[in-house]
Amino acid sequence: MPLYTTNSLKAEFNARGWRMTPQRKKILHVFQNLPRGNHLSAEELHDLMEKRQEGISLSTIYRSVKLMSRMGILRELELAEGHKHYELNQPAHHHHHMVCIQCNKTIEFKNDSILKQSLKQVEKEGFQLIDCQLTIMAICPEALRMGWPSTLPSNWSCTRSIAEKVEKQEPNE
Amino acid sequence: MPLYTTNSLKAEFNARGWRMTPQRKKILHVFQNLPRGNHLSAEELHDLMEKRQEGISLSTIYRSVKLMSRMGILRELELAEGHKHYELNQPAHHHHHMVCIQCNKTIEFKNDSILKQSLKQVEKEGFQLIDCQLTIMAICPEALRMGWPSTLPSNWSCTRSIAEKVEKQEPNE
DNA sequence: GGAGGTTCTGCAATTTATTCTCAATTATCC
DNA sequence: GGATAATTGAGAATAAATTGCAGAACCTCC
Repeated sequence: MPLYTTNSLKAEFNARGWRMTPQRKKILHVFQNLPRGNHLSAEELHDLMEKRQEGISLSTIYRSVKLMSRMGILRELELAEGHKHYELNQPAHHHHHMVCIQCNKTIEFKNDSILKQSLKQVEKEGFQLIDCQLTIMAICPEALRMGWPSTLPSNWSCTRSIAEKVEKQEPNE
Repeated sequence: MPLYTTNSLKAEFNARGWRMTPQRKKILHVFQNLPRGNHLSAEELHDLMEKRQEGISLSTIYRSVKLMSRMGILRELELAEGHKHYELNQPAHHHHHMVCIQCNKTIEFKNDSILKQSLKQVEKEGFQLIDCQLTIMAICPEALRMGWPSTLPSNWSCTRSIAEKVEKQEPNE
């Protein structure tokens, strides 16, 4: 039995005093049929609806994705594009993202230990987990080949980056 | 020897064809003297400079923090405030964030295994690590007590959240 | 240590993303 | 089916971030 039937979601909306509207149904439907690994911005979702002659106002889209994110139905992703993207929050396909800060290329990856660590942390503080996202900012091989950082010795980024974790360093001159 | 001396940073700028200017020095100085656990938005940084009679234009601030983030000197944080915050990227004090999506309360925590997992992933794909951030979206105990989610059975969020990872679930009706 | 060339800054205007306002509409509960 | 409260759409408003440009500042190289 799928986790996201329209009926079970309607029940969740109603239980909190919210309503299942045609607009919300359509938005959910789009995400449910989105190929794995895709995610949409509010703007992209809006354009998609327009094309299907199922126009939904941009404000409604913004309101809906925000609400569904807070409910845990969608995940709100902050990748490198400068605006938010959304995807279904599917426990069975929970994943994280690695982004090239040079070209914005994004790679999804799974890693169950991240969720385990998050659960541990959440429990420790008495919180209730909604979602957890590991975002890796990095430089992709292509960008490296294209000369990132162009005029620097090849080990530059290593010296700077957190990859070389050095203890006992204090921030002063 | 501290990681972030003005001289070593100047060398890093210059090596890439960038320049160490008084403005950038001042900005770095602010971050170097920021108490642990604090982070600033571009706007806050701007106000701070104004107060010290060291006015730096907002555009320069935006340009500088972006550049330094891409260099790996600063970390760009997307927490719950709706705008970006910045802090020094200090390997020795690398940490992650747990945010209450109800009240925006933020808790920092350390967890070395996150960095290890990130390094593993980065290596696998031939990327070069700049930074990695685990962001946990959760509901804090206070918000839970205040009745989140108000009209729902107390186990609601558990059914929905990724905490209960269920295999073999497909997104369809 | 100065010239030359390039980067950087500040200002103002602009873009982009998102939220708000409010009247009209509509889902839900009884 | 009707009352009630949530939701929608349209556009205005806000907030964050970016850009273009002219003048100033910095680095390199001799």
